[in-house]
Amino acid sequence: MLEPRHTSNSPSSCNDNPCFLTTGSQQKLSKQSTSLMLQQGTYNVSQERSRIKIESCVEGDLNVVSSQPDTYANNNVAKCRTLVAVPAINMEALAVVPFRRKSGNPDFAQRRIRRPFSVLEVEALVQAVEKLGTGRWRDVKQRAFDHAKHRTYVDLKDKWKTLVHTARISPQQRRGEPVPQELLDRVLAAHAYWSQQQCKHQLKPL
DNA sequence: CTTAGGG
DNA sequence: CCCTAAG
Repeated sequence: MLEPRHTSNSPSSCNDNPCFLTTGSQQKLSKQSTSLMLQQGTYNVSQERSRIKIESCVEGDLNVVSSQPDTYANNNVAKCRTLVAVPAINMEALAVVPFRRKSGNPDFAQRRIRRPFSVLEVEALVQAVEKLGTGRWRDVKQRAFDHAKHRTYVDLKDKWKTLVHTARISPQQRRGEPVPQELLDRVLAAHAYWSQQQCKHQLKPL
């Protein structure tokens, strides 16, 4: 009877939510709100982190409170105080764990939104790798993605990995915007080349 | 901080 | 994308 809002495909299309642009003081809150929007609209719940994110957002923004009569609550609590298995944990072990998220942010690091590489980006990546090789992603980033704030050199390294894989599987198994076969060929070529030259002359000719 | 790989 | 041992 009821038809979901989403037409069909292309679940993600809200990279930057203009609805949540804050004055500039609470970026964190803004980002979390955006994340919540994405989750609600996309239902991209596949990783356990997604759930954690939602809970966090709900607690922080929506402030969901269960309005229960005091009488009932108290009564239940009083009656249900049976036996509770208390796990004997070592406080020492827990205290030693550093667990520092990102740059000194004790907050829950939210997973970055998906940014499928465009063909143009792939082109830039391939060209950079052809020149610099596969062992200097920091330089690759600076040369081809210096302005892309979201593409880290680790992202580029990962993308190259998937590109090599994509180039090897059959075109039917590939997903997303079809990458020109010409580029995939260059990927395999560069990969083969830099694989054997791996430990040789890694000095950039630029 | 950057590499390099598994998750 | 994330996480992180190594360098």
